[in-house]
Amino acid sequence: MDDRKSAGAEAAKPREAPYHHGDLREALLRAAESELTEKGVEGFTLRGCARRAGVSHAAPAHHFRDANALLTELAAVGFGRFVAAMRARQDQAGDDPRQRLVGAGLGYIDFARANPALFRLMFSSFRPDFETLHLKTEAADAFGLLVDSVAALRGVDPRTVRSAMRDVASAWATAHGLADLLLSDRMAFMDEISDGRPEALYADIISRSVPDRPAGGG
Amino acid sequence: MDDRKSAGAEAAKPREAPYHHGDLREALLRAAESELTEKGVEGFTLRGCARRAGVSHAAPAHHFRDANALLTELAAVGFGRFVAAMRARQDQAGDDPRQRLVGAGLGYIDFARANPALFRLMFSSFRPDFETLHLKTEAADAFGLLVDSVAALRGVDPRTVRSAMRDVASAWATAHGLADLLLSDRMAFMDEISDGRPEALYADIISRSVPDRPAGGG
DNA sequence: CTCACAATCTTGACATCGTCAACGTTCCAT
DNA sequence: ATGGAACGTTGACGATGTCAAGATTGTGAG
Repeated sequence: MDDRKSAGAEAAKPREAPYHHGDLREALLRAAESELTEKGVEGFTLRGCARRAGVSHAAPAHHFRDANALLTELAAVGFGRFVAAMRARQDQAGDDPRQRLVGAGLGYIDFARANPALFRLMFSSFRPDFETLHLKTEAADAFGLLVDSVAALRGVDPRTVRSAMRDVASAWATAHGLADLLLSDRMAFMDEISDGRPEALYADIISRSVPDRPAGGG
Repeated sequence: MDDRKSAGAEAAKPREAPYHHGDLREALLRAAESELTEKGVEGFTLRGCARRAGVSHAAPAHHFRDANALLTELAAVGFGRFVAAMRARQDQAGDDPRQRLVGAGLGYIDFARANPALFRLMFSSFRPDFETLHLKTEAADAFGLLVDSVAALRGVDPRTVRSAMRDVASAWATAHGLADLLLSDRMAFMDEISDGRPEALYADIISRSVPDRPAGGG
């Protein structure tokens, strides 16, 4: 991004590592993701991040209040990429609202499989603080994408029509359950029943969660 | 269970705590569950378990190889209770195969809400070793209950009929997603759309996952 | 019965972790 | 230029998991 600021760090010419890193905050976020990917949420270490970024163990404190604050920010950027993954699948899904909703679900699974540790951090850890503004809004955006997808399918706003919000809950639970079980390797038998096209199976299962006929009681 | 062996411990007469605990292994498992419940998977501490059991920090090593081994055993007994929770709902579901499958799902959710930290340990942690025999078989039993429920509904064995195994995957993913999102407090909006009967909504969502007409391609 | 061995528990040590306080270094506005 | 603010380092503290060594108790062979 900024060539001047991130000059002497891990850029082209590491001329003896200047005292000031230049872009330590971003470097720490990258380091944190590596740490997370390699050690998992439960093996994550703040000192490990500092080492990866090439700074002393106490340096991160000047950019993140504590380890959880770093993980909170990492989860926030994770939700940003999460939304992007869902949008990507929707873009290639065409105009049919059902296919677009299914696409959101496939993107959900894409992201989980591509970023297992990050997904765990975002959905199965108590360390990120969801009251922090950035994370709160990014997570809300992800939820919003799902709500919009159901809205397009049902033609009503789930925020005001109960039956539609029930569809949101149903689709979300199904996609989330698939993603979570897949990345914890609990669905090894999937390979044997998917006829070599696992995504078609995922799509079928997600599609079931929102029947053609909206359920009554809205 | 055994009054003679668990005598001097935390039982009736704590006469100066004998050098040998008498039933430390079981006491550690109970302590571990308390520790897990109060501190969560990420705050779990082996030394904390030892303190709760009233022994020194190194005592657990004589009963469990390391902290993960203790968590592995705890997860195993957790799966035992997990199966019991599903059976309990099935027992009160009557004879209709669909209601019994839904019952299994409701039991799944019951257990998750009643034992959030334990559920997390069982499904979202890499610390338990699923290659350990006890845990492996208990987890397989839980899976077996689900398979049997689908078998009863479809009238065929999912282990040999692909379409039925797809129903297993679908029902499991849905129940699991619901449970996981509920206990991470991501579905607060459920209260507003469930008309005061959340379980009926859970049942509806689970039921969607296995349509009346089996999908083709089995 | 006894007595040596095995099982059980304790104490102490080590490396590592998150956090804090104190201090050095560099940047930048005045 | 210079002094305060921002940024980074060193050192320390208590806590953790694990290991090694010692203390205590149960137990089976004689």
